[in-house]
Amino acid sequence: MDVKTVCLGVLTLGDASGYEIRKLFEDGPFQYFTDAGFGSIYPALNKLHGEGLVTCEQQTQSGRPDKKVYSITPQGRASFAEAIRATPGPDKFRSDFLLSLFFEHFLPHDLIVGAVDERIAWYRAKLEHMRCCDRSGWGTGPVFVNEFGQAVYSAALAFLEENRSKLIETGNGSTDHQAAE
Amino acid sequence: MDVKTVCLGVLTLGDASGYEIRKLFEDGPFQYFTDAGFGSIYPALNKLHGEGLVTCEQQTQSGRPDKKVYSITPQGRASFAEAIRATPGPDKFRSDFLLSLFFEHFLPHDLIVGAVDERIAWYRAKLEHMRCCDRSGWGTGPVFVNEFGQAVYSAALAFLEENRSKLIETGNGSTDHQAAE
DNA sequence: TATATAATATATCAATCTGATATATAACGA
DNA sequence: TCGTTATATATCAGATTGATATATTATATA
Repeated sequence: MDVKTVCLGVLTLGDASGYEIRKLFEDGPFQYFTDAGFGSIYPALNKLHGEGLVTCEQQTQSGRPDKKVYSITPQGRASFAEAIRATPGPDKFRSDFLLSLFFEHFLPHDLIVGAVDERIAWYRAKLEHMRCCDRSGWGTGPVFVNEFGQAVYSAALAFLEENRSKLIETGNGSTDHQAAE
Repeated sequence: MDVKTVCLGVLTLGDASGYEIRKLFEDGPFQYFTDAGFGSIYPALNKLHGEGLVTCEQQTQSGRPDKKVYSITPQGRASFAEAIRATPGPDKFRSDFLLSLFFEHFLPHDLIVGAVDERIAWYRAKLEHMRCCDRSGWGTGPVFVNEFGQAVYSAALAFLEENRSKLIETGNGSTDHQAAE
């Protein structure tokens, strides 16, 4: 799903600036299954504006820099409704952490331990964030997606907690000396 | 982790052509946590060759096109060992399927049902593929990573199977008529 | 026999995206 | 006053994606 389409989706929920859209991807309910940075959001909003799928209003704020608030047009809504009907591609789990563990014999023991424990803490924090938010008033879709995310992240966390010892037993991992040669 | 580094990692396991590396990302043990296409693998191998991190030997084959077989050099091995020590970034789960379910009210009911059932079948097939391979002879890292993947994919599958009904109850999703307007 | 399809194999490229950097306003605490 | 943080937009080099082109050979189909 390209960034233009995802931005249109966010704008179906209400008007927003590029900065606000970015925050939804970073901290909000979208963070567990999609992503986009400023470098793709701002150009996407400009293109959508050029295509008449959104309108833009410059807003002066007190105590903050001005912002450009975008609103979806009826054409934008129709375009989104059509785009979202396409058969979605496969789900993807991507992890440099797992890649490095695959090559665990290249890593010094203490680095493996540190990486696993850091990742356990990271998954705990993410899960807490997913669970803490007030879901009353959420629709069927957002609740389903949030709970799907919880299920997947819980499984990852549980696996790390339960199998941590298998990876960090003495004998796994290389010493600094070996890794350097 | 950039494609150059991942290619180096694969080559630490043995010599391979670009085509073979691609197959490992598509069907092999790497498919559950990393990815790269021909469009990035071939340029990456050329750059690695230019940097002296791999050597290349053209191999004539009978019954098949010629291939370029790459081997990692000691410098390549050292470069990989160093690159893999960097603290890995966050794990990412990316899903256009979940994105479309988030906006479930834009989708006709039959399309939601079809998408969910298709995804259930897809996760079942992936899991079967992960479980069927012979893991005897695998090292600690590959086994750990494979089992992590199984845990995560199983959780996703179980969630879909258990919560399918919540999403496809009558009343969820729009009719074709509403979605088109 | 001819033809289509699929698998093997490499290469290239436009469009897109990432991640970093630049610029600016203003709040807040030290 | 100074540094840090948050808000806000913009740009861009470099990397990646996804599609397309090209070629060889095996296998199935008509």
